[in-house]
Amino acid sequence: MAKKVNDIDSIREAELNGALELFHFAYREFTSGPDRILEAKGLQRVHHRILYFVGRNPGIAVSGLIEILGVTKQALNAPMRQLLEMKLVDMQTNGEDRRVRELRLTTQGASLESSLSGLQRRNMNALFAKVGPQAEEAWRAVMQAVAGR
Amino acid sequence: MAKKVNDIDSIREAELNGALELFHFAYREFTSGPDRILEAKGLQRVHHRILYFVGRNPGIAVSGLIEILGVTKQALNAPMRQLLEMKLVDMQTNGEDRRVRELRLTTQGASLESSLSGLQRRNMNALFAKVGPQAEEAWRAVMQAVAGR
DNA sequence: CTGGAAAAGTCAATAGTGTTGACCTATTAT
DNA sequence: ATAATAGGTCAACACTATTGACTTTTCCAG
Repeated sequence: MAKKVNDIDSIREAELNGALELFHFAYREFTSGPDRILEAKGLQRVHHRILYFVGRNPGIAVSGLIEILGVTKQALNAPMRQLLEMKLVDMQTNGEDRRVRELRLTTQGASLESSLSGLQRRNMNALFAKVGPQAEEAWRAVMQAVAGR
Repeated sequence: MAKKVNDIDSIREAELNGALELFHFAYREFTSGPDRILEAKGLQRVHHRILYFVGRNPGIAVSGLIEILGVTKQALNAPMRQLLEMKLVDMQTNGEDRRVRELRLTTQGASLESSLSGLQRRNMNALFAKVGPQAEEAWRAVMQAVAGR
């Protein structure tokens, strides 16, 4: 029998299993740093995600944030209330359409966000420096392909 | 002021933010395929992780599995019971030390595992083929560095 | 042979994250 | 006026995981 082009032999299968495991363990490690900082503040990973996307998209509407996060408004409700109460996120009524609420990080919120994501950025920056710019570019290409956007 | 070697300017910061988002969205996409298959069988992501690691480590003890998964035995208990009841995993007392239970996939379990991880392997194999072997190697190097093992 | 440690199993309480469904107000657009 | 949109909230439920407490079985060292 001729070997098919898309055939995955047992050697290749083992290599691919290695890739699956890398995804699993790398992601776990990637999120562990911020998790520890958050814990000390009585916050969780959701809060980091909210802070991150509000920080990158100042003035974003609640509905926009829900879309990016891929969750329901009910799931966003509780953690968002905490962030508002802790004055880490600011909510203001939009001038043009008073139904819409614009979200922004407060100075404190930006500071916390920076300490959370900054840790991840420094980690990634350091290891990108080790592997070199070509490897960084290749990594991005693969991740982009996986994310499929 | 001279620019520090490890200084992250705003351009670099934006690039690194892109990397953080790639991690987030790629991981989400990566897990979504198996999640859909599992849902149809009334199983969840935990079950996939168990099936995967038992499949890669036939004869592994319960304590070994707990260690790899990084969870407590209580967290493992319920999903494992389901898998045993559904005859997807087989549990046998070790001959040398009768305290230890050895875990193995049944034929059915191996088949389900293969349809779950197989989907991920085929996806990864296809996109590795697109980006080429050098990019694949670079991706592995970065993920290895992130996982830090 | 006895007592401690190891492997496994189970129950209960709690927490975090998320869902669907149902309802509500305020505001905008037709 | 009415329907649609944006947002908020409550309740019920599900999944994943934790800590703590306790049990059984088995092994090993003194």
